Amino acid sequence: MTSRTILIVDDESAIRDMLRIALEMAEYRCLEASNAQDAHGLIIDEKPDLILLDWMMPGTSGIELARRLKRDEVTANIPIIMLTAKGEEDNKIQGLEVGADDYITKPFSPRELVARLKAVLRRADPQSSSQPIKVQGLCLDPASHRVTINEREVDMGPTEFRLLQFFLTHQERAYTRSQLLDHVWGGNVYVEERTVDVHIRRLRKALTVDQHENLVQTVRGTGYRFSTKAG
Amino acid sequence: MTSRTILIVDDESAIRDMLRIALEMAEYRCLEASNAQDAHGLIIDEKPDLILLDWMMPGTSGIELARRLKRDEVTANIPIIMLTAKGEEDNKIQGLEVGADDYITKPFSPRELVARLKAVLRRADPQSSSQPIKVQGLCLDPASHRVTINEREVDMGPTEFRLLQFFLTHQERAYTRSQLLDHVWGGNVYVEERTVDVHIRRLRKALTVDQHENLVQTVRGTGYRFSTKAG
DNA sequence: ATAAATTGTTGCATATTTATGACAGTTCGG
DNA sequence: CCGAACTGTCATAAATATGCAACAATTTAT
Repeated sequence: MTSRTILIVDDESAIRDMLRIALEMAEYRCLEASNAQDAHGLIIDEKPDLILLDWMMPGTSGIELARRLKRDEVTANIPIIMLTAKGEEDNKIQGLEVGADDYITKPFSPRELVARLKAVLRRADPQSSSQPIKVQGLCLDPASHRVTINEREVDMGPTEFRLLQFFLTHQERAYTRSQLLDHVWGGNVYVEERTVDVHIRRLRKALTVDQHENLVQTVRGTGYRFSTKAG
Repeated sequence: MTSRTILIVDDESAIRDMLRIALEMAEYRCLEASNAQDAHGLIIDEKPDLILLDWMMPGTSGIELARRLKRDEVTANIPIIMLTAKGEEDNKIQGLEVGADDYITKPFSPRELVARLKAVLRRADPQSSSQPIKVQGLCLDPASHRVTINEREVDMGPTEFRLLQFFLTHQERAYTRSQLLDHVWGGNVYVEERTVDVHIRRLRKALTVDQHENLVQTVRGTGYRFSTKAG
């Protein structure tokens, strides 16, 4: 995968479709929500890398959702791009105040959208894609593509590497096999869910250095979780 | 490649095209950005050798970008040439204050541009391109264009030399074949990705003196990496 | 306690990815 | 114009990774 996940929040399905197509063309993984409630749920579950948020929506408005997200520490760092209709530009100020990272007025070209989006993503986490992630002696360095435990090199296959990378960036939360397939294997791949078990096994085996295999925990009836707290 | 990478930052695509043509004629590799945001991303990703920066741009202005770059240690040493329109010359002082290495007023001749650019590049890194790089007995001297291992001369072809030079200046980091083609062969060259394998092989063969071929490591599923740490 | 679910392990055939050797076209200096 | 040095491609071999199915072990529900 390696590709980022974008959440599209808009009440008009036509617009969502349009956005989805544009983003999928650009190799992004898409999630959709037609209202603020669903959106919030998806955000908690999937921790998207960026949110495309429609300004005007029935029920909780986009701005309200944005405000809520920015208030919560967990979601505060997810960049938001506001979608506003022409003429609503006054809202620009309000939107940026709330914490939107950019805003774009409809109608817009897919190219422009993707360009802005890339810019925001880059600005948002200049490091996350290349900064090593460490936890309890375990260190994964995306740049050199290496994993070490207490300075000792650990060997694993490409899939296990991606799996670990995903876990490290999404700790302390359980994922179903299906979700893991989506995130680590990539959207449209047909693989048995049980295959995840096998790779989890392989990852654990690779991490078997100073008990580090305990970081990958089984959540019975659900799937797996990466956690530093005892399972 | 040997050729340097120049980043062109200007909001007018016509000007970008003009600059690109001039620079490509002079054998430089070009990157383009139409705004400060994209530019910043490219700078982080590609570490260009020099930046041609338009003074006036919508959004974050050129001067603002320059200021930001000079503030960050990682990008502070990348030379910047400011492009200013005639009449804006007052900005010259301001630009140089911010840390621009030169400035040039539109309109200008391609010849003049290239001349200035060469001058700045020469001034900018008098050593980095000619200082020998040593690592574990392996030594590459750009000046004499020689490679030695423990004082013994090592023989290799031009491409292998550039490849090694690139690796030595970008150690401990995995590169895809595509990235290597971009950096070592140069931007718009159509060559099979597999060709990289062959040159890696040739480079390794050349380095087969006291295990030094282990410095060039395979990163399965990704590409290659130069590292002094065991693979 | 027993059956049903769910997860852990392992071996293996298959699919992918790399390494290598050979070859033909080019370039460059005599 | 010739020969040596380089390059890029291929075909083939070798190395690894992957997915799956079968069976064991564990947990949960009845």
